[in-house]
Amino acid sequence: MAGKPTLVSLARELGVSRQTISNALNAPHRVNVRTLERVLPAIEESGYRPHVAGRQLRTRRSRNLAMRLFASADGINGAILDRFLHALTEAAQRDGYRLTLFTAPDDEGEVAAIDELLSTADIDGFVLTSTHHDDARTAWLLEHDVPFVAFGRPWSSEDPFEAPHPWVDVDGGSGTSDATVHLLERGHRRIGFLGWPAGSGVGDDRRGGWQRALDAAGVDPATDELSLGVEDSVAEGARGARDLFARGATALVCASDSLAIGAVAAWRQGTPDASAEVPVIGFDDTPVAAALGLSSVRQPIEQVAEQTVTLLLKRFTGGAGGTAAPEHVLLPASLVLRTPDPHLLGLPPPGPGHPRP
Amino acid sequence: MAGKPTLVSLARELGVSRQTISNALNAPHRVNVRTLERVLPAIEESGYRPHVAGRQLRTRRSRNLAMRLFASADGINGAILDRFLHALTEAAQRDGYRLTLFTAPDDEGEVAAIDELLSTADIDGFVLTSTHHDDARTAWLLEHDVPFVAFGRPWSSEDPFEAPHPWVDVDGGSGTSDATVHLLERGHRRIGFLGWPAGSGVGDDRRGGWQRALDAAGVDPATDELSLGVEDSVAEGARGARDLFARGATALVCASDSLAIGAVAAWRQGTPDASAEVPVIGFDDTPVAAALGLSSVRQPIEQVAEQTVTLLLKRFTGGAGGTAAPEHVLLPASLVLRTPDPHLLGLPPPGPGHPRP
DNA sequence: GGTAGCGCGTTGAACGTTCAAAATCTGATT
DNA sequence: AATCAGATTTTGAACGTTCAACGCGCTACC
Repeated sequence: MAGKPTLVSLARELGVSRQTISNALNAPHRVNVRTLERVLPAIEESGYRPHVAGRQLRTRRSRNLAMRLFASADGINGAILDRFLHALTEAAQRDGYRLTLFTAPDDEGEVAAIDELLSTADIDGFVLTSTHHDDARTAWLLEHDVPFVAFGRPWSSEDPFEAPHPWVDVDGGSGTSDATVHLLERGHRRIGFLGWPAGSGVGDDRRGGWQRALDAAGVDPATDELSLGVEDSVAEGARGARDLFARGATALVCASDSLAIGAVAAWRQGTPDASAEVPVIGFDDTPVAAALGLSSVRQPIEQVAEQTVTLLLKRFTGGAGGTAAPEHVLLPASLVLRTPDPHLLGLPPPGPGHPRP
Repeated sequence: MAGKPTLVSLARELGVSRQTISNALNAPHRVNVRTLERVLPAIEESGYRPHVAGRQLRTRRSRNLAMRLFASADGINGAILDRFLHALTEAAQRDGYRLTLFTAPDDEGEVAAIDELLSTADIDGFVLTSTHHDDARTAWLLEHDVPFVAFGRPWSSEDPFEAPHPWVDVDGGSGTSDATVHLLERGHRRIGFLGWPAGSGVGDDRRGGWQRALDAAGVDPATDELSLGVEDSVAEGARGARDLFARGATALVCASDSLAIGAVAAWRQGTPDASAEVPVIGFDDTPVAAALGLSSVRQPIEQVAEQTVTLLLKRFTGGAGGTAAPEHVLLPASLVLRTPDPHLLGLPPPGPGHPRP
């Protein structure tokens, strides 16, 4: 009675052996239906839960996934990783897995932390985020035969669909392309792209979508003139946007909501009509964008998380121990259109001012 | 050679018993100095790491903490919990603990999840967040004798420092008080408070700080007139702020950055002077506030996390198993002053507009 | 009627660690 | 030289689970 029930204590109470209890739960087909009917309700009623440490010791499986928690650099765009974290926790939980967090100052530290976790805490698999060009982490994980799935393509020169490891990613280019098409339909012809300096896989991908849409529409892209790469911040976004508007852009597709917020401010500076449509589209559909009424490209993070877990679990149960070719999933982004509240980020009507101290 | 070293394999290799290796690592004083000198470097070199499942099975300790991951409702203010999560992971890691996440739809679900975690995965302790009035979770945890620390006071009528469980919290009232004093020093006399409907512990606490500062300065608070409680969103903040300004407020202290952002927009509507100081102060110093140049009250989240872990660990190692009185830590908030970039959330100079499509 | 096979259930062993008790060694004291 | 205390090391057992092997009873087949 006292203490939690174990296989042995339960077995004694029910007059069967521990293995029968274990089988009733894990391999019911091996147990006679009549015993099953007698034993299962009793187990249920006892509130028995297998102790993970015992199971882990024997099976070498922990039902534990791990992921590095990044410091959200900007905080605005960092929100996307927080959404991912939440969705991943839920997806893992649905499949009976838990998510353990760890931090690391850099990629090297992350590899060290993974190494440590592997040798102490049987973690079954890892989730990699923020993959980038020449990512040393994937190389290490592959070499050490560690099950993992990356959120993010390998941004190398080779075809990502030929990559030796599984990944899930969002087709950002399709998102910026949709955004561009939307602006074209609104009558814009000189649509600029406000992004980051060339070289970041994610940024180049988003820029590519914008360019493809312009090409497809037969509009002269004036690519070099109407595209700009700046640091990812609101202030830089405002500065960059002013520049692009000065070059004749009438609308902007941005690589992030941070940049877009800056761009909106810059645009409002030059367009005193409060009711005018705001021709700026951001990326990631962050809470700030929603709060300010900014249109933005949304990543299907919940699906990304779901797929990530699915691929990871396949990795564990995969037939001949991972001989199956790694799978790669590219999900489409979607455009979220909003009409900004004219009183936010907005213009003052020429009414009376407020009292001053 | 093949496979990871275990106590037994190491012992065989070094010609000592497993227990000696174990002692060398966990209780060096029990081992002869000469053996220690011989054995320790060899252990180090072997890369041996104790296997947590084995240890956990024997010691009933997992060195694992767990916390519920909330869906960040607003997303702007949710950022505070994400900061906490990060800091907590780091603090736990420093002390050799890991953090496991779980989700739950509500408090009842959280208790169920904790119950489940307790019976399967020896979790050593839990961290509770977002405590509120009449929190059923603390009652359950206390009753079941589960080690936990709350981030947040128990918002009941009794003296929180007499609470039967340990907690860490930030003195939000001191923050809004500082903010109010700052505005008083800038010459304001009619300072309003824009918060949430009465009844939320956190909100009432922040409102209390504002009121105390006004009382102390001998300024007629006109409490009812200049204080307003609305839903926590940017739009509601703008609406509420317009209301307060109309009642003669010249400055606002807000219970959140969401509200403050709305308030800034409302204020700009009525004050066409772009260079004027913005008499609005937010709460939580979220990334958005930083990006927009909004002054805000900052919670020392890193210290909160540090203290939370410290109290939790004390709970485990506490002399006679937790007979010591629970500890309560209240940390001061600090005021972060900023000058907003006049081009963000800003006014358009009456210059030429931008080209239109 | 022997035996092969199958269904079902049990037992022994092992995963890697630490606690508790027993065994051995060292040096000093009688 | 025998004894004892204390320091150091080793051994047995246990934590809770699952794998592998084994045992038993029954049926079917030749």
